[in-house]
Amino acid sequence: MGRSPCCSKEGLNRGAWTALEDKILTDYIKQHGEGRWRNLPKRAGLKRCGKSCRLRWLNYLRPDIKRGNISVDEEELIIKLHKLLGNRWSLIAGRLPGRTDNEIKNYWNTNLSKRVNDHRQKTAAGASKNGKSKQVISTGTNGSFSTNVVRTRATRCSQVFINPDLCDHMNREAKPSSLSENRTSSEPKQINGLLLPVVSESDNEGPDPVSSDFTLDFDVGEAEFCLSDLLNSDFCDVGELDYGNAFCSSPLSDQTLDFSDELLKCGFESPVVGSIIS
DNA sequence: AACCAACACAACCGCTCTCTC
DNA sequence: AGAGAGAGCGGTTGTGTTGGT
Repeated sequence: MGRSPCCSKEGLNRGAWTALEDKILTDYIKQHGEGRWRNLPKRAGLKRCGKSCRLRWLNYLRPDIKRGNISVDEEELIIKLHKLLGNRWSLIAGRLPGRTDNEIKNYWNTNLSKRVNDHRQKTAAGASKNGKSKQVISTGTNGSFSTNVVRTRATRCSQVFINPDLCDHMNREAKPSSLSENRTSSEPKQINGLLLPVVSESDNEGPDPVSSDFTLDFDVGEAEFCLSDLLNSDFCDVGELDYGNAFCSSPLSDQTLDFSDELLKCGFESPVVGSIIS
């Protein structure tokens, strides 16, 4: 698949956006909606690359952008999510309403990575003092370190395939209600604090005759679960922020990785993982 | 007041993936 | 099936601001 430049860069403005450009872009998008970024500059009369327009809109001009300092709660959530997801900024941003991936990435790089690293070093020093075995932690660029995180491509997820065996397993895990008992209910099912997508009757009626798998519609909006529930759930206990032991202390790290790998292998995409991915 | 380093954040770049034809 | 367009993502860079000397 060949890669073509997103646009001819000749004669285009670069660098900081002017108020006028912002206004033109905002007005155009209000009138015509988002999308078709490549053609947008020409149609709107902007001397900008379509990519640049998209970025400007998404990171700065969107009306739902929350500006201002990142709160302590948000910061805590970012740390937890980073521990869970790694540098999946868009996924992290998706759980922080009004925040953009760029903003979170910048905030992490300038504030949190340093703080977390300091904390990690302190903890590591303490651990070695106590004669604990050392964990080898790979260090990435800008001093960040890698953890066992869910490495998935962030893609739109409108459907999930669920292996009935796995589903049954999850049902058994669910207490006190189970999915199978309430398939026709319109209420999302909660397992360990996670909201699972609703399975409609039509879904039950028409499983693929060839495959034993079935598909259920998975509307991210409807199946939205509260991340703090996820983070505080037994399923993935990443409540503690001890990055010093991030490699081994969190049950989530290993479990999630194994879980997701397993799921990918058998064609299952977890509602949990799926909704994070989306 | 001038200089410089560190910081913060907007913007850019290259790559990958999905969708459509 | 394959190619190209469109879009999204994460890493990096550029630049304005702030604080220290």
